[in-house]
Amino acid sequence: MAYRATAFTENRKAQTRSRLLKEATRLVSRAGFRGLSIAQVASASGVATGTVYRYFPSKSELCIAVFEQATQREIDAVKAASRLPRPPLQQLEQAFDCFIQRALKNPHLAYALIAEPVDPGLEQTRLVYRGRWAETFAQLIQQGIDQGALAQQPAHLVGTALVGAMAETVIIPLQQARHEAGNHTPVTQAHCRQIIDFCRHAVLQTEPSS
Amino acid sequence: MAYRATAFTENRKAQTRSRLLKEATRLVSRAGFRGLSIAQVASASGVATGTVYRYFPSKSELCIAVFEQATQREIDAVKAASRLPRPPLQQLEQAFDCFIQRALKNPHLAYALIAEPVDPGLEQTRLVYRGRWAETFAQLIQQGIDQGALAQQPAHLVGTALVGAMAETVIIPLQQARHEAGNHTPVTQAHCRQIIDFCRHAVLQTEPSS
DNA sequence: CAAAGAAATGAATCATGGTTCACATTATGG
DNA sequence: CCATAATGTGAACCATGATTCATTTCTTTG
Repeated sequence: MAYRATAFTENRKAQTRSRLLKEATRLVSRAGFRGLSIAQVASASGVATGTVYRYFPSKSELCIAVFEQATQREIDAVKAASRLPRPPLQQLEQAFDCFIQRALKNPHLAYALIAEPVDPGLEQTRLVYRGRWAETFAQLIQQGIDQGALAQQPAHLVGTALVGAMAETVIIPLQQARHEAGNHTPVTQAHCRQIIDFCRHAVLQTEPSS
Repeated sequence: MAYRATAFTENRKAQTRSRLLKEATRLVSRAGFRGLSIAQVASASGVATGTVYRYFPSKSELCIAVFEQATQREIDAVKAASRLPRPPLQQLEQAFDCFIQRALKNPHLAYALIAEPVDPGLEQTRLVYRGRWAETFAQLIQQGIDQGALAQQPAHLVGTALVGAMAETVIIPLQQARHEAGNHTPVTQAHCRQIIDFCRHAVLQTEPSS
């Protein structure tokens, strides 16, 4: 018996892996998945290109890892923001607001996670997480229904629709801004207010669905 | 003066161009923009690859032309469907329904036009047309407001949100189905009904926005 | 320290598919 | 029919960037 990875080595490997992931995420936040090259990740992390392949079997897998980590972080943040002890409708608004505000904080990452064209492997993963986003909002809606604060409605579908609505109204304008001059945010707080109003009205449907 | 294009030649050129466009659109309807190669377009149209470049300066431009033609066709159809002399709310519902039904008829094309990852040049064009989609619905909403059938609301933003909501609830499930077994449509008419209900409720907001 | 197993290296390789271009073919007008 | 100009051809070219792998360096243990 001449070699067996020791705790120190295992730890170092874990550190390298998370450094790769962190630098890759940083690159994606700057230039999207499109701007992610193995060579860049390697040099930003202080390793050789070949080394990246010791930790991720392919670029696609690396992208997926970046995506999953970053998206899960967003979902967790939104869930945490809506967990405060409030009436269901206010919890929902907290969730909308958190989603939007975080997207504004890191618009490039938001675009990359939700809308940027990506390779098919990642697109499939994104599909899974779109479902999780919808489910996140659907749970809050369902609670509202159960507690009588919201009218009966198909919670999952409405959650899905709201995710789409927020993506379209928040992410797209941010993306447009990137192509135009200046770095000003075209999504003002007033705009955010309107988006949240839209979402509130959408779940506050009063008329029965005939 | 030894040569000047005659009407006959001009006509033949126009025919070739539209054949290229048509075959390219057919390929996109089958396999998305990802499945569009110059070589395939050429052979499907009965010309050599180089010939394609006599009509379109690059693949990107060809994709853009396909996209613009197909999307404009969709927008025109939705506008036509909503032009019937009806109360504003019913006109809107006609528009929603037309959008959804046409997407179901040609799910691959719908996905390609609205959600498929595409190259940056096309993505930019898509951004422009997303605005046109939003504007299409916004006009109907504004009419409803002007006629007192709908509450005061930011028509353009609501139009944008509805486009996002429909895209997310219709296109995404269709796309998921592609990855799974079977070719059955996971979007039933009942599902469509719910989507339209959601959209109606969203514009029928009764509560003033505080 | 020596042996042996892991891990790191990074230049060379490879795959893909858009794009070019020298040449062939066809259309026009005298 | 000839000269001229435009269009068609498709095999060769090229750019990009992921991936590989022979070699080197580092870790572990006896």
